[in-house]
Amino acid sequence: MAMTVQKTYDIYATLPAQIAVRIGQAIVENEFSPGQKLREVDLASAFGVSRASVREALRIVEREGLVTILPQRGAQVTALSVDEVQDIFDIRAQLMGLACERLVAALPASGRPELERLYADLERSFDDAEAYARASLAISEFCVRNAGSRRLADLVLSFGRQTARYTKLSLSTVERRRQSIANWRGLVQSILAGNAREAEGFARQLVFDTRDTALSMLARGMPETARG
Amino acid sequence: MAMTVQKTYDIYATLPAQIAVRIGQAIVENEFSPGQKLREVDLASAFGVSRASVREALRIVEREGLVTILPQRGAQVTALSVDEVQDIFDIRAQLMGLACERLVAALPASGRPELERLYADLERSFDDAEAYARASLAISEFCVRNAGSRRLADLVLSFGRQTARYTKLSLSTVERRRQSIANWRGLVQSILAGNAREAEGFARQLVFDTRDTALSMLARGMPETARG
DNA sequence: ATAATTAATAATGTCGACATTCGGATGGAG
DNA sequence: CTCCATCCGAATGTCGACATTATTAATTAT
Repeated sequence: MAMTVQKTYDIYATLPAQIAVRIGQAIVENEFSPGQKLREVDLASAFGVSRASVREALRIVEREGLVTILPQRGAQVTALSVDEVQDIFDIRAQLMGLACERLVAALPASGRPELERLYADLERSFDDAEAYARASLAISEFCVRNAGSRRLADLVLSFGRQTARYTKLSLSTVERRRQSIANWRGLVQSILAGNAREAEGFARQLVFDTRDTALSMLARGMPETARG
Repeated sequence: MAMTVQKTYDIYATLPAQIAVRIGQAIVENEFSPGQKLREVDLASAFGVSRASVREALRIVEREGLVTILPQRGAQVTALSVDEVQDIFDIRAQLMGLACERLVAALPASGRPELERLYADLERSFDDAEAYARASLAISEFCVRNAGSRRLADLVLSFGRQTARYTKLSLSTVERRRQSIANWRGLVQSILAGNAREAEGFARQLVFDTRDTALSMLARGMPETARG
C-alpha cells in the first residue's frame, strides 16, 4: 500500500482523522487480519505522514473498537474470541431492536419510498452474496440513522462494523439469505404498518439469526474471510 | 490545580492513560463545567507533561464521551442538550435492563452477600444525598460488572458517567431517594429470587425515574451543579 | 458610533529526535 | 538438548520546535 494523503490543511478533516478512516475501512474490508500488529512506523511511511499523526489516528480507530492498543505493545487489529463475538451480536440485537422500535415513530413520510427502494435493492441482489451484504448494510444503516438518535445509530453501526466479517460470512449461503430477507420483509412491513412492537421483534431476530449462523459456522471451523 | 505525575515508566499505565483518568475524574466530579475549553497548554503545564501526552489523553477521554474534540478548535467538556441527556438516559435504561436481566443468571452465589451489603449501604446513607449518590453508583457498578459482559458494563458505566451530574442532581431530594430506594429494593429482591424479567423491569424503571426527575428539574431551571 | 477589515496573539496541527521498553537472537550452564 | 540469562535491534513513549489556523484586538472606512 503506497497511498499518499492530502497534506493541505483543509477545513473538513484533520490529518489523523483521514488516516483513521482509511485504517478503519481497511480493517472492515478485511485487508488486515485480526490480531495483526499495526506498527506506527509502517503506517506512517505507508501514508506519508509522521508517527504522531498515525498514533492519533489509531486512538480514533480504537474508539470504534476495530483496533486494540496495549501499553508499550502498540496497536493491533482487534481479535475477538467466540464469546466476544456472541456478546457483541447480543448487545447489537438489543440496540437494533430499540432503534427500529423508535424508527416507526421517527421515520418521516418522505422516508418511506427510500425504505421500500432499499428493500427492493435487497431482493434484487439476492443471488449475489457480496451485493446482498452491501444492500443489507445499506438498509440497516438507513433504519438506524433515521431512528432519531445519533448516539444510538453510532453505537449500532460501530458494533456492526466490529463484526462485519462474521455477518458477511453468515450471508454467504443462499438459505441464510432467504432467512434474512424474510426478516427484512417483516421488518419493513411492520415499520410501514406502524407496528413498533413487531418491528422491534423482527429487528432483534435479524441480528440473532446472523449471530447463530455465524457462530455455528465458526464452531464447524468454517474458513475465515481473512486473507492475511 | 498543580499536581505532578509520576514520570517513571511503570508497567501499569502509560502517561497519557494516567492523565486521561485524572481529566475524566475532574469532569465527572464537576471540577470543570460543561462546554469549558480544555487547552492543551494549560493541561500540559498543570500536569507537568508535554502537549503530546495531553493530546493523547484527550483522545482517550473523548472515547468516554466526556470530552468533545473539534478539528482546529481543540477540546471542550462535552455539553449536552436536554434532548441528548434524555437520549443517553433512554439508551442507558435499555442497557441497564439487559445487564440486570443477565445478572440474574450470571451472579455467582458468592456475590449475593455483597449485593445485600451494597443495598444495606444504600439504606444506611438514605439521609445524606452525597453518600446516597455514591452508594447508588457502587451498587450499580456491582450489578453491571457482574452481568457477564465487559463490553456491556463499560457501555452502561460510560453513559452513567456522562450524565453523572444529572443523576446527582436528581438524587438531591428526599422524595426522589425514597423512589430510588424502592426500585433498588425491588431489583435486589428480583435478582435474589431469580426473576430475570422482573429485574429487567426494575432496572429500567430505576433509570427512567432518574431521567424524569432530572429533566423536570432542568425544565424548571433548577440550579446546575456546575461551579465554573 | 458601528461595522468591516486587518494585524497581532494564542491556540492547535504536524513533525523529527531522543528515551525507554519490548521481543527475539545469542550464548552459556545444567 | 533444554532452559535461562543476556544482549541487541526494533518498536513504542515522550518531548520540544515549527507550521498553520482560530481568535482577539486594533484600525479604518462608512
